[in-house]
Amino acid sequence: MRPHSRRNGIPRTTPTDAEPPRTSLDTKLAPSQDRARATFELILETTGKLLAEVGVDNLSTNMICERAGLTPPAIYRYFPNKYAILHELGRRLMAAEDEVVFEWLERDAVPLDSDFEAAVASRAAMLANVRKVVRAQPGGAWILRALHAVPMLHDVRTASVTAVARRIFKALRKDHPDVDTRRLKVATMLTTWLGAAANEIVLDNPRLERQLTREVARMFTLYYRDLVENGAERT
Amino acid sequence: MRPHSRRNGIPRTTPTDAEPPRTSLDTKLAPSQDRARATFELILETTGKLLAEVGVDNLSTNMICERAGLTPPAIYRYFPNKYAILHELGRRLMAAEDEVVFEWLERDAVPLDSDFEAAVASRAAMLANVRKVVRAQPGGAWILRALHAVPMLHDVRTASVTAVARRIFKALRKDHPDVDTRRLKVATMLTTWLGAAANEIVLDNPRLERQLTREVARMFTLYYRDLVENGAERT
DNA sequence: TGTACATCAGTGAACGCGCGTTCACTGATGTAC
DNA sequence: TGTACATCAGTGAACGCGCGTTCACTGATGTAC
Repeated sequence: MRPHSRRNGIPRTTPTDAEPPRTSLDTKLAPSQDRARATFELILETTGKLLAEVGVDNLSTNMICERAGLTPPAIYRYFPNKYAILHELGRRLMAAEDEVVFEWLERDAVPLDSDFEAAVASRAAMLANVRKVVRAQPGGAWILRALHAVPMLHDVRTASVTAVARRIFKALRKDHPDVDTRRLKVATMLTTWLGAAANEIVLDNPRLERQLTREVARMFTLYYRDLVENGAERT
Repeated sequence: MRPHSRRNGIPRTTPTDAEPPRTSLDTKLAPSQDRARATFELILETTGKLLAEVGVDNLSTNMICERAGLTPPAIYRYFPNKYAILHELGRRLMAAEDEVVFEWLERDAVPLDSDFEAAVASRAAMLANVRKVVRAQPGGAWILRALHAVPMLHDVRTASVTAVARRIFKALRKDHPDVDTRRLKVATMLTTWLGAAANEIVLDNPRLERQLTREVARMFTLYYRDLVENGAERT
């Protein structure tokens, strides 16, 4: 079943038709009236809540409609299929997470060669802020899990990690120009990925939240400090 | 639909009936004849392969049967439902992973206060061996993803991580008796969890396999070295 | 070594259900004059 | 400021399909004497 851009649907992809019959994940219509925008948001919000209640496996379009007080065609007006809803939810959550890191980089990040404990604390606070964003979104943690679960949505996560890692790379490169480029790139990718993983672990284990966050921040800071101090020599 | 231990099925849980109507994840009959054992294994192997081909969402019992050359009731003779198959696959994979770490602890782990680079290399080799086990299992990486995806299977992963972390804790405690107990426990949990996450990341990005593995091993080793050197002072 | 019988292993065919999705339509909103 | 009309937004009802699961059964294997 390929996406049909019949009627006045905006065709988002050039119709090469050489591609495999992938189900599109893009939204269909941009709602133009206020009522429609409210419906669009209602669908997303309801999906987030239901995700937390029943999990991604048992989530169905019919269920979303019933809960939102809509009928099925209302969903299909804006989303080509149920994965597109998850895609939009994931995209927004990732964007919000990324924004936290970007702000941290610009404002609060403590240089690695200054006070060690201050650098750890700053990083820990940033990680906590990322979690705050996830928790603010209804069903936030379950959206993250859905991104793991659905292969079609892997790219959303990857794109986010790549974008964040690149920004961190640029920031560190500026302060430490003689660190081996390859290693610095790998290092920023690694900590970004593991930072995301760590946050999911913490969300699953809120009892250890403080200690885990502190230790993760310490681990990453130790690692980066070693890299910028000794990373120039190695190839 | 609650599990029915009718006929000669072995009742695995005491029938308190006060519990919520959870679908059981245990296997039903232990196959007693060779033919049956072969069928049991065939179901698991086929499921693993299909997992890699279609993903956990699109996996169905009917599909498994068709691919295995069986009929549906053959599956239901051994597994109460489709999640039980995934549970068994996950259990086995986790056990195999754990075994690699246990062997490493007993044989190859390099003490943290000896040569740093040797300790890093030893840890990197262990991480690579864990991945080897995953890759040896048909659909191995997809089994790991399924453990993320299906909430019912979360415990499988958690149990594995906890068991491994405890063993690492014991080993480190013996060599470094004055490190703060609480911190050491959190640290072992953290690295075990993040180690698992790192391996999944690497499985998703085989091009960076060597560099990522080396950097992860370095990060963990730096972290542990710092902990055993300075961890006694802090509370 | 053969036979009778109990148990184990798997088949053939179907079930009810809820899923994702669509059709033809009505009501709501915005716009031109 | 009112009306006619075009477009936007959402409804009511249903569709075919494949899912997980089960029933009553046949064939295969093991065991006792």
